[in-house]
Amino acid sequence: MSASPARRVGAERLPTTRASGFLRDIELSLPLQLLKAREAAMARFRPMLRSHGITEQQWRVIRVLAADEALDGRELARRSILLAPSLTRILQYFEKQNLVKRSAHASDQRRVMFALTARGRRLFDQVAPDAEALYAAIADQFGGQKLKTLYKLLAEFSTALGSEAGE
Amino acid sequence: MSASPARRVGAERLPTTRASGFLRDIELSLPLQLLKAREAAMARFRPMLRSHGITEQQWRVIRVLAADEALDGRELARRSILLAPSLTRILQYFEKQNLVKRSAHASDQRRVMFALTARGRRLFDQVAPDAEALYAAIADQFGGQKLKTLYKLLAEFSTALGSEAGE
DNA sequence: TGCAAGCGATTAACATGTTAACTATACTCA
DNA sequence: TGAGTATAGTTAACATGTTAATCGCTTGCA
Repeated sequence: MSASPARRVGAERLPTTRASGFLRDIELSLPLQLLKAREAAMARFRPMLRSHGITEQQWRVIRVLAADEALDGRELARRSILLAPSLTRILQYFEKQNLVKRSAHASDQRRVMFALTARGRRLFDQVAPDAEALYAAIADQFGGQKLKTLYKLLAEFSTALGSEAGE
Repeated sequence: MSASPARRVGAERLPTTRASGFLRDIELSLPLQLLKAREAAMARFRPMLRSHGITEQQWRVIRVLAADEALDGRELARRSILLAPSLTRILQYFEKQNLVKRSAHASDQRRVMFALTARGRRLFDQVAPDAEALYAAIADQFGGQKLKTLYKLLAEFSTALGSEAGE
């Protein structure tokens, strides 16, 4: 969508970096800070998920599917924050493992509906308690109130930048 | 601290999840929210970086190297938040492109020092203004003060979860 | 009606993420 | 001093991220 915000620069902010004295301090890169925070959290979840034999992205798909009867690929991708090609690969793998089954969409032959199998649901039930426990530990350690504030800011940020990824 | 909000699930929030009624609402996954926020930001940076012929990760490496004379791989990986194998591949590519040159560490033969070439520095100088402009636009749109608060919370979060990725 | 444009899902190609294994060097301490 | 251990960097193997292209189905509209 058009919108070309990349014009006004401000120029003289920091005298840092002998390199060019131009780019702000590396520590002030927002994407980088978001990545760091995410890594700090995922460092705890990944070993647990691995012990269950699934990846972070695969768990996202299972979680989303566990909350609904069936979803088409587009909605599934949106909720699990996965790009279509990644989702396609994961679902193909899940079908081989008999964790997910696909069916036809009622009125649109382009769409495919996906749902957990009984086996997929069992896997969710096994992983969920561990995920809950780790999440509770993080909330304890960081502080529930601060966590809430962080959530709120992140949601506002995603919404503010539009991109419709926020909803 | 304490305060463990992830214990009282409320149970009756959503009639959804016939699955187990156990895992909290999907929207309350912190890693997911951090990912969403990051995606919202990167959606703006990626096209710009692509127009310069580099990826997000490659830009991180260039940025870090532009701020110092030379760094060994370990420090470079830590600052750019990249795993060693990813860094190895990027640096090998950069050497072929004559953007980075390597040299021996003074006292430790295991380490390798990396630094930008003149060409690498020129690339940084070309990309930096565009990055600054996009960052300024985001700050404008979200609000400078809120952005500051978000930074602070993210830093605290990374530090609180230890993992030493925070420093 | 029919065709151009749009959309959902997939595939392709390459870059990065993730874990494990491996090599070479450095360190530790009996 | 020398075996055992730790560390920096690389390589391997597989999963995911990212963009572009493709294929079939749908929709809009002349």
